[in-house]
Amino acid sequence: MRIGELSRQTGVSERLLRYYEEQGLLHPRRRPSGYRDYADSDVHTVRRIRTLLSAGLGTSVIAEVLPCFADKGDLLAPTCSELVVGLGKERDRISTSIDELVSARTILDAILGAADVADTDSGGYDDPTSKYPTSDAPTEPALR
DNA sequence: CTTCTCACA
DNA sequence: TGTGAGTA
Repeated sequence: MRIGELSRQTGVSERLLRYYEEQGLLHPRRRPSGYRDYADSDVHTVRRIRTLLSAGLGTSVIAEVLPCFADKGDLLAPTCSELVVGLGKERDRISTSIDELVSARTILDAILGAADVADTDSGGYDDPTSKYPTSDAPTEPALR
């Protein structure tokens, strides 16, 4: 299929599909016309890419990791054990990032809490934190 | 009409 | 990552 159809079937813009190719995530074959020719399986590939992207992985990582997955139902199944440990490390990185952000926010809350300014109007600042007492805030919308 | 590459008030 | 140009 050509880029237009893949775009419609995946909901991903043609622009992005070409970008994915640039990043080595997709390898469409070329027609004598120069048009990209995608395999039907690329519809699934694009889904995987989107999933991995929402998992916070960079395109470079995804390019290396992509072939190590098998389509198990609608889920992504890691094939190589090497990949599993790698993703585990990635998960840990995210965890520390979250921790750092949480503490950063705590510090800011303290600073804002000590605010002592004349301006009454803009005095009230939003503290979404109050809605999420302890840690976790609403999660990003699940994968589509 | 669709796709391609390249470029950017 | 959108958008327009100028093609094939």
